[in-house]
Amino acid sequence: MSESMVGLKRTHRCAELSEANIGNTVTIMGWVQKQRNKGGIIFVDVRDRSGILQVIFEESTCGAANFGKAEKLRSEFVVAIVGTLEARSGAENENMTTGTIELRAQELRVLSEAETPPFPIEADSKTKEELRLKYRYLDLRRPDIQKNLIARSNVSTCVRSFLAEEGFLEIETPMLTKSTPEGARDYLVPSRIHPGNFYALPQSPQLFKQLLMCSGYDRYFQIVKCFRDEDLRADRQPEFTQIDMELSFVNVDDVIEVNERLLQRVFKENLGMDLTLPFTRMKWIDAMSQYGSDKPDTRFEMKLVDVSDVVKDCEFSVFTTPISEGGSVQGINAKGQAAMPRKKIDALIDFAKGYGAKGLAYLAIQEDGSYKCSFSKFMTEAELKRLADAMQGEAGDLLLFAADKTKTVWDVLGALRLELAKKLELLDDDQYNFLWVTEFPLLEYNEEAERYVAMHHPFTMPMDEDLELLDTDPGKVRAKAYDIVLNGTELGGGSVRIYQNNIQEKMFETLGFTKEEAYERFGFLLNAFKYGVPPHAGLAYGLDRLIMLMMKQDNIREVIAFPKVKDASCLMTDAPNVVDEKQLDELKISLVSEEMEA
RNA sequence: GGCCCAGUGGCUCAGUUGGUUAGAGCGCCGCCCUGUCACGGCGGAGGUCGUCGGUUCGAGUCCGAUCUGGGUCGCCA
Repeated sequence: MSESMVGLKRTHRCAELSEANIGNTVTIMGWVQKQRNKGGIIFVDVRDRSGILQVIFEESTCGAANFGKAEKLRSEFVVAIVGTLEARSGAENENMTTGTIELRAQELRVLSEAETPPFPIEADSKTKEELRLKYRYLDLRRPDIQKNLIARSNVSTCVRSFLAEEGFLEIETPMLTKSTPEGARDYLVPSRIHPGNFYALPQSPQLFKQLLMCSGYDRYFQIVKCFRDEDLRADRQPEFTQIDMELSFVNVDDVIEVNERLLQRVFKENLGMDLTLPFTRMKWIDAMSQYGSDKPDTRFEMKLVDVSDVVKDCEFSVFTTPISEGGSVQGINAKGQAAMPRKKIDALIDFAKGYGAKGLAYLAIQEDGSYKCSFSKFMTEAELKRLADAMQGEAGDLLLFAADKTKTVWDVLGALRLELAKKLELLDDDQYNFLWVTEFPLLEYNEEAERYVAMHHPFTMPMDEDLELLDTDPGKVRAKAYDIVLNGTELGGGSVRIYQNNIQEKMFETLGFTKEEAYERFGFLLNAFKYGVPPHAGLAYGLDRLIMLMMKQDNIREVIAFPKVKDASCLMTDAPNVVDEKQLDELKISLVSEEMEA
């Protein structure tokens, strides 16, 4: 049965009512959370996005017909209720915000009935995610998801108003654009009018925002969907949202300054938190050598220590061989973990192998000061002591070492450090450690392509003092690039862009592009630069990640209304899916059967 | 593509070294109840143990494959 709402108008959301409204006649509309029938009196909890309000039905005040309808209410029925707001005459419920009031119903309309949902609609759901995502429209009714999406909306509004105050213009850029094979894999969209040709969905509005700078819109921003056809992770979806910005006539410090104030405003208005400015800045090389990561979690120490010098003359070839080949031996000190059982250490070694380590060496300093050590037969007691001292090892500490190419050592110990912090519960959930990582390498040698590739993108400005290294030692050139890191997560990144043609050409040359290839791909940008281009720089945040961290979630699906699962499909809509033969014909696309492929 | 974890009524889980008719809580259905809010009382329905194959007298349990979901490495300028 489905009744009309004609003649009724909602006056309040459920939890917007308070003791101030006592005595008012109000109309609420929402979902039945729970019906408790005591016989002559029926309590109904009604839920909407604001929260829950208890409604009370007694035949003497609502009449026999309404009482009869109330008896038949089940969870998730949609109802409209007119009644008088009262102070509770029975027990109050201190666990709910509306626990001191209740609505005495006079009229009830059942706007729609509901089947029993496949899982309970309640906070702190323990339901498997697979089921939640299949019935996402039900999952989204749950208060904790609603809280996340409401926070997301509030943060977006806050960002918009801050940036507007700072003179930024919100300008939209195309979703159907041109594929740029550098970088992530593009999602392609076939063109009907140009058979055989494809648009690409943007990985980011990078080139368009630079063009907007050329066009004089000297401060731009956009909260914008971006697309990357790569494998998913807890913090990676194929479509995600960026807070994207670009500024003209600025340097690194200008970008950082306005963004620190943006984050300060967002955290103050949405979490009531005061962030202290300025944030710490750390050079890339320091982040890597101290934390083994370009996005260090600075909520705990356990820094990497390079002990190559200490062990280079010992008899342990596991240590000395990598050193002689240009690598290093480094360690971390797990304070107070000397008693860690062998089984757990072995698990750590397996973990390290997953990051490319051949193994891990360990040295436990027992409470009596003696050593339990995986390589003690290769070293003298004095050498071990020197090593322990270099690690600032004290009785009770567990020292873990990796020896390899320095890049591998960083990867292994950087990951191990985080793993230990999780296992040892060193991470404070309430602490928000912002960090700028600066002076990234401009280029990275790609073994597969046998050439240098841009670490950020090909329009990133080299640091002035490193410019001449572009010819002699490209791997050493540092970029005017910066990442904003929060608790070990890369929240965003950006750079000062190249605006001089000669540097841009040099950059393409270093990347192995001919001039023709460069123009083929990015000609519209290079041409635009011929007509007067301002120095400019920008930054983009992952909005999903920002909200995830603010709401203390451990994956971004919890802050996205309709996310995709690990294989990039949608469990609710079943996308992607096959299309009609007719649609393919129009696009002049034919599919290769698997037999033909083989 | 690799590695790891999970899959048992609608939901969340238990299920011993392989051994009778696979259990619990919640939910659901029926009846009762005028102050409940994790409402309560009485009664009831509901499961080919993800799927396929194998070992065995006998498989939820052991083995192999596979599917689904999650985490991660590669990948993500």
